[in-house]
Amino acid sequence: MFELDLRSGKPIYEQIVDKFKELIINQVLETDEKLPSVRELAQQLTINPNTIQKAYRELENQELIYSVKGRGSFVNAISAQVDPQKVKHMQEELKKLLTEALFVGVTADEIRSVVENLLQNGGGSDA
Amino acid sequence: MFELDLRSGKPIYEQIVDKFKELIINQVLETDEKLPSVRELAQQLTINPNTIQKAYRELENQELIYSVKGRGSFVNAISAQVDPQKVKHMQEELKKLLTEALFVGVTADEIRSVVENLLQNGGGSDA
DNA sequence: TAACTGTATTAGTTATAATAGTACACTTGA
DNA sequence: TCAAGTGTACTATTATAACTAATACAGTTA
Repeated sequence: MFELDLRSGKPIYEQIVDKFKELIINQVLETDEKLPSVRELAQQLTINPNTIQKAYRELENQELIYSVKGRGSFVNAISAQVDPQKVKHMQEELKKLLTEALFVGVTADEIRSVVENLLQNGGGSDA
Repeated sequence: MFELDLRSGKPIYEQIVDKFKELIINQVLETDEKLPSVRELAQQLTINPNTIQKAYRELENQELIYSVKGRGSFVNAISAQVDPQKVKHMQEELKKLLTEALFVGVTADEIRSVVENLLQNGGGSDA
């Protein structure tokens, strides 16, 4: 399904969370699509099932997936409700990142280009 | 100088790095301006001097400050040279963040507004 | 020279990440 | 019904990282 970097220093469970987050946000995984079981994915990645469980729990906390005992874990529907707190947080993150981007030399035009590309594609599928 | 959140889970030295990074990028601290000494800041924040040292070392690695034995630590000049690797990295980060922003419900217009605000102010001073 | 600066080293404590093994409750399909 | 697969919970153990602490050394400045 994907690869892990065991030497990156980044916790394995975080890497798993990030991968799924990316797949879900980009709608590579569709709503109600089943994720690999805890044990199955653990075997594939040759890591401990508890590590997968921790990742799935985190994804559930972020409301990206839902889990049903005995059945499995599934991709959540994209929330129709906008969380004002999340929105505000993202705006602040955006400001920070844009400021830093300008600092390291990304030009205003490059930024506009990146932004318009994404906005016109509606944020769907591949980057 | 600023406050720490000792319960945030985020390492103290990272918080310090982030604060200074913000101050430097936003040019609140000017080129060659002196940072508080390791011991002084440690006393102000009532934490260990080694933690400050770790933060300063990290800032030096990121080329945001330079340190001179016996004199102190100072804000680096903004690099005139553009690092293509950093630029590419920032563009990718920007894509990721924008995709996530759209996902949580930040509208395209809000994004454009945030972007234009920053671009027109040249990324200077306060957010 | 005294007082300040950054830097280095060693040690110890605490918290987190990850592994390992086991157990329980639920769902599904043969 | 029941076996196999599912999520979940718990305890224990090891390894690593973060942080504190104390001390020492080297350079700068007035």
